[in-house]
Amino acid sequence: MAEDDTRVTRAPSIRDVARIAGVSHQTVSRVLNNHPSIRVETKARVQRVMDDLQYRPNRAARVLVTSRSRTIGVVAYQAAHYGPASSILAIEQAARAEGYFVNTVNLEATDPESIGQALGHLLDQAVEGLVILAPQVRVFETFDELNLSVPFVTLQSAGASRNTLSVDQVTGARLATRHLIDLGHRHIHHLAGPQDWIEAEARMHGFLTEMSDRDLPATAPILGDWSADFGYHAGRELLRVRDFTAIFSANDQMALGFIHAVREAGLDVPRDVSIAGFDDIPEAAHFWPPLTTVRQDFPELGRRAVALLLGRLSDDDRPEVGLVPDLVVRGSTAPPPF
Amino acid sequence: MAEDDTRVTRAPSIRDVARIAGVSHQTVSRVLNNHPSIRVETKARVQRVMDDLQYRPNRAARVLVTSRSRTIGVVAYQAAHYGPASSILAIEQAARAEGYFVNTVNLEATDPESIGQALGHLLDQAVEGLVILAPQVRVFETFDELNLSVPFVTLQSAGASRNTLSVDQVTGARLATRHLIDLGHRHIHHLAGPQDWIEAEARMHGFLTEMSDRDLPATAPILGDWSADFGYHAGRELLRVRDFTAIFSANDQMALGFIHAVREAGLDVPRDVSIAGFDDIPEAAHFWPPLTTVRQDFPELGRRAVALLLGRLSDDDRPEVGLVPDLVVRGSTAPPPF
DNA sequence: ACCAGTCATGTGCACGGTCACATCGCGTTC
DNA sequence: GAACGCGATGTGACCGTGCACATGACTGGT
Repeated sequence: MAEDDTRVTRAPSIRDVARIAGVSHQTVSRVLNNHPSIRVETKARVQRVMDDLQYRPNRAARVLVTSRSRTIGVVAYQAAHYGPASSILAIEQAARAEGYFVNTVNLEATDPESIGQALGHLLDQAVEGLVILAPQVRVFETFDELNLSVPFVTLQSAGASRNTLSVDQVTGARLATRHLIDLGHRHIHHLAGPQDWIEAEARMHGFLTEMSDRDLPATAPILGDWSADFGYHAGRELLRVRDFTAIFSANDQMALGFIHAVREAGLDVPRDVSIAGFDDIPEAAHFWPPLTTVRQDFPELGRRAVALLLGRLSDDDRPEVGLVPDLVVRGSTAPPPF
Repeated sequence: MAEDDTRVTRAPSIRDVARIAGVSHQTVSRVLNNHPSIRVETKARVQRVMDDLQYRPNRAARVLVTSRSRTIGVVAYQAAHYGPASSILAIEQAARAEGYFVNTVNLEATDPESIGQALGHLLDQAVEGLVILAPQVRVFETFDELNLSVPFVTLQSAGASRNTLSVDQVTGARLATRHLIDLGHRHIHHLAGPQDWIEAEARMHGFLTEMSDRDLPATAPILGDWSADFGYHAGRELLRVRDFTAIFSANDQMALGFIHAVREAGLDVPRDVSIAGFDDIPEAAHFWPPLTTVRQDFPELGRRAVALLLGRLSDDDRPEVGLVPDLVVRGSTAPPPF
């Protein structure tokens, strides 16, 4: 019966606001985008109506006409770990503070097909920029080949290229290695990450460089998978020969597993074996013994990625310096037994 | 000069495809939404043109006209931790598999204003559903008061209401407590999580219930903040009196810190003190000693949340059963010293 | 042979914003 | 005092898609 009444209460549009405020829809649009030439009085009136109606601009309509989505995409891999999770969290917060939305895709695998699919998903969203947090060689290669029309920043990729941002892994690894050498260790093994991870490669490189600079023989690194499980099994293996006095592990989890193996063998850390890790996860300070490790600032990395991306988006390009990691010395390292 | 040429290469639209394929835009639309009545031949032709043009449907336009965003929002708090991070990851993957997008907002604080702001951000995106992963009493209260028009599922909220999904925390806590009691412990302290966290409350409740069922005196739980740091400091405090033989910690991190304190006091786990945790983070198996803990399946929780939400969205409601946690017995628990 | 029903396809409009351009009043310049 | 610039506002088209409805061809029952 009430024919002139809007049947299903539709969300108020810019025109509804305009009608009630007694202005044109364009004036409302101007208020929304705070255009300079609007009388304060008019602006206030429109604003009041918007508040009364609890008006919310329709993003889809806006995106449609401006073709700007104000969304950035994040491509992540194995992001349940502390490091990437912290970075992603920081990315979201930083982006939101700038009025951007974040859409994350978690890769299940790193083959080109999975990547293509993930990317398609993000492109459907018309993302304006991409942060890639899947630091594997093949992932980067795939992205390079894709010739994206969207600007992107890669994290943890250890390169020095323009669109890459990372903590200086090589320096971090050298810091840890140097620390062990300075303590008097001569036989140090490196528990590396998976071969195809860029960070793993960089840390390994740092380790090997430092060793050779100090004229120490470096045995072939053991290639692991980042997990505590692997560290444990590697430890059991290595302890059968025991031709080392110190271990530099490419992350804290593997270090933890290694310590487990050492203890299980009836040996002590750091009395019999010194161990240094990488990342400084919040738990590392409470390992037994507390772990000497290399700290990197994951949230800061995320924030910078957003700054770089948004800076780039607005053609306001400034070079970013690499983040420098810190060595945190705790109880897991000591001079070797003699 | 080339006047009929599209100047700035605009992305191809449904009409471009239509023109080239020699059909109407509506037919293309039908192909897109695979409408039943289309000749296979026509469909194939259109599809080919779409491929040639690398046509991608414009989501904004689609959202605008259908007012369905196919996006679900996630509200998270302290999501860098293993548990929530794993759930969120699983949510994203499950949602993507269903063609949905996920937009996560990470709360910086849990006051109503922060929540309102976060929610506004998500509503701007026209989310069709919400998963709330911020298991604090005040957060839920705020959401209840908000009277959302969007369906939402709360995770980790331990209630039995219709839109709540969680691992049965009370049962988990009782399992761990019972295990300690069965080993012969009589004086057990509970290291609880922050009072306003629903999970913390539930675990505490489970602990107290089990203790009283077995006619054992329960001392007031120590209210912590989930961190290993707190566990460590609590341990140092408690060990000065040492009126207990076992500890049930509300999460693995605090358990780790506690072990640290025990060791630092020159005591042994489990010889002098038994310790059980909660969550079974991947590192727990390699603590020293490996931690007895309660495992919960975070990814499964995330997947179910999506299923529940999408099921609800399509009015295809089926009740979900609570997830049951498992007790994983490792080396950190043993009979008490006598 | 006629009408109804279905299939395959086309036509025009609506969704809710923004953009380009038009309009109008008013102060300023020569 | 006519031309001009500029501030404040309005008008209509357009972004890319889906929906309601229309159309025409063909099928089948009577």
